[in-house]
Amino acid sequence: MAADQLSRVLSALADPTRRDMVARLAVADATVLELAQPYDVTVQAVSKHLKVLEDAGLVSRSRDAQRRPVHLEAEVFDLMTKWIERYRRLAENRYRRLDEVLRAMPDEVVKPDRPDDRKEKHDHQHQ
Amino acid sequence: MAADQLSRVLSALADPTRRDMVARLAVADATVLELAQPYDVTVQAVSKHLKVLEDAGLVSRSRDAQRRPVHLEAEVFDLMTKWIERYRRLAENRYRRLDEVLRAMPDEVVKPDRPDDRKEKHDHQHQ
DNA sequence: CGTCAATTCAACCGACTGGTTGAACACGGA
DNA sequence: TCCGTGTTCAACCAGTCGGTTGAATTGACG
Repeated sequence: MAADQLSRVLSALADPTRRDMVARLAVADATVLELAQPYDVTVQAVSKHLKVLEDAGLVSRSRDAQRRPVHLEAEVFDLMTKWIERYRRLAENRYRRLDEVLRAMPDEVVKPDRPDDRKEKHDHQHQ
Repeated sequence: MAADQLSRVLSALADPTRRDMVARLAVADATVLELAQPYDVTVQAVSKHLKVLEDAGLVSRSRDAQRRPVHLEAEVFDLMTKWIERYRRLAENRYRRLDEVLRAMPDEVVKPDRPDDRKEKHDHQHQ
């Protein structure tokens, strides 16, 4: 489940603690211990959170002796931005567009909108 | 858990099926049955998905006889966009900034970077 | 070498999730 | 009024998630 990258990114950021970590990592790299400091959970829990962020491609870890500084990867944010922008714009345009269409056409043409190409369960992965 | 709106929105969109529903709703409103058509799950499952999207404020339902047309709410997308944009920019700027700093200063000044103000567990809710 | 600090691995636990089936509810139409 | 269609409610199940504790790993340093 949640196999694709976008799903992993969104799921990773759905957790407030992880979002806060990202916020702090946007300011400066940090080690696991440093990141764990403010939270009322064990270091192991934070380590797990970091694994989730890393699997999503949101952070990377380098090696500095026994420390593993965590670094935020900004590029992945574009994945989200693209997806969001696409459908936000569509939804906003539709507002106007559909209003016009409804005014111009009889219901039968507009409403059904769901022909037989939906019958055979298609891939439905809009990218 | 995931109490706040942003968490609910991200968590809702972390599911590919729900993301696909949103994509289709960006094109046109639809009923539960219509939405369920392409997927290989029961109508009840789709109804649950819609509840998640509704709780996140991503869709709304009106009443049309026994049908409950689902409508995409575009405004909520801004919540995400704002959060993402903030930290994306920060992370990108830091790239340049830190590079300069590292070039200009000896390691000892740059590295420690984490004074005692992290000791007392602060609120850490960056908004 | 032995020790200490930072991190991760492993096993476990309770809560939530996405799915199911089956029953109930809400309306419009014959 | 009864029937059919669309939708939701309820209970259940398997798997995932965020958290724990305890042990193992890794590498610097005396």
